[in-house]
Amino acid sequence: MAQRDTGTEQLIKDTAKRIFFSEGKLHATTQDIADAAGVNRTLLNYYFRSRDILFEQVAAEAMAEMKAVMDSVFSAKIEFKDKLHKLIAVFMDQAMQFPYREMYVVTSLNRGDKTVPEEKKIKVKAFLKEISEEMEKGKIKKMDPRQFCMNLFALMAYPLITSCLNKSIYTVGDSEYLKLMKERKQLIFDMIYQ
Amino acid sequence: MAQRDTGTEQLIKDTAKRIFFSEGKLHATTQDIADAAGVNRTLLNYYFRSRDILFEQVAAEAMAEMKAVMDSVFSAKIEFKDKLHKLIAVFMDQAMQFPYREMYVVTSLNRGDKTVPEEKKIKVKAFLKEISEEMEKGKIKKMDPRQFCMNLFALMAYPLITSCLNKSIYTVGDSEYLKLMKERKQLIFDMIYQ
DNA sequence: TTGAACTTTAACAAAAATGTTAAACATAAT
DNA sequence: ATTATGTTTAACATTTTTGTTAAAGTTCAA
Repeated sequence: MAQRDTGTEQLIKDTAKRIFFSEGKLHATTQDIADAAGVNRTLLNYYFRSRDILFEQVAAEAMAEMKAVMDSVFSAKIEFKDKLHKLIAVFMDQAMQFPYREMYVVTSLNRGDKTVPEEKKIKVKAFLKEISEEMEKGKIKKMDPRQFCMNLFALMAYPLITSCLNKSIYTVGDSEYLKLMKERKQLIFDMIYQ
Repeated sequence: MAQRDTGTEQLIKDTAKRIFFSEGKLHATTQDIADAAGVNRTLLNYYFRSRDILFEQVAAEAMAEMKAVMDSVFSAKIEFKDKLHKLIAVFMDQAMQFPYREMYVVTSLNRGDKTVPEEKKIKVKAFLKEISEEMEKGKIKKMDPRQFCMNLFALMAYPLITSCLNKSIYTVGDSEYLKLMKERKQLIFDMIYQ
């Protein structure tokens, strides 16, 4: 029998995703999510049986999305410089939408109820190798490639995680902050390349 | 009447501080804290009346400590270069001990139940001015001083927040990671100065 | 050694969050 | 018009966490 699909199930997932990974409220209650989605709390149990299942489902989709996005960069057969440009553009766009998605990974690891897939470690190793080669060519200042990688991701992710704090201490509004973040893309590239 | 002070009240606070700000478990239960401290949960209520009061007390002390540490840097009458060195040394030592303390500030701001004190904003403004002057002198690559500031704190804080993730994807152990973090102090300085 | 402060245990109350069930209503497809 | 699906409401059960109380044991200082 054809299910009706009024989009409500997706609405709930999207809302949860926003609350968890855009607003950083990883401990929002089912009521919080229901309210934000404008539906009755019972519906969450109707569609997902439990909060845990909803959470896991949303998290899994978010991880899959991140993986897809990063794979599109890492597996691209383009020269390193362009790869770096693409990585910064893509990662920061993602981080602007879901700044706290990485933090979820971190807290999951901290609690010990997740591990990093081997596949990812392999891709990172390959990326580190590319970085080393670029250092040999003199395109990047020589250093431990892991340090380079940490620098890159720190520069991209941290200002977005702390946007609320930064807006306050630098007294800038939303639109100006957005402008600063867009400017950062080029700025980061210039900082770490050649 | 002379209180006996067996150090247990402090032990509870120190344990809570470790769980909250070193391990990043901001939502640890009173039972978690009591267990980690090796005392009966009732004692937490005996000393602090409620979880909230314990949390607030620990958070207030942590914030005061951070403020003291940062003030010792910002108000130092030394030339900018040395100030930067000192800032990196001091901030990173703190962040190595309590990597999630900043995250607590961020989540508090996100929930809207804290604000940044005006005093802090003033100090930041003064620091931004120092940065601008240093840029005029040609000691720092010219850019928006706020971007410089964000770069600096991102480079210091992020790898410590994500240490668990990094250890995993770069397959390094605790001691080697510690070494990497120590190396970062100089590396960060070299990256952003002159 | 007496007493006040410290600590544990146990039992319980209260609150918050989650999960379940049944009944009723709305709506679109057949 | 009927029916299956979607949705709400309400009431309730369960679980988790927090807070309270009383009693008993421990330890140190006066």
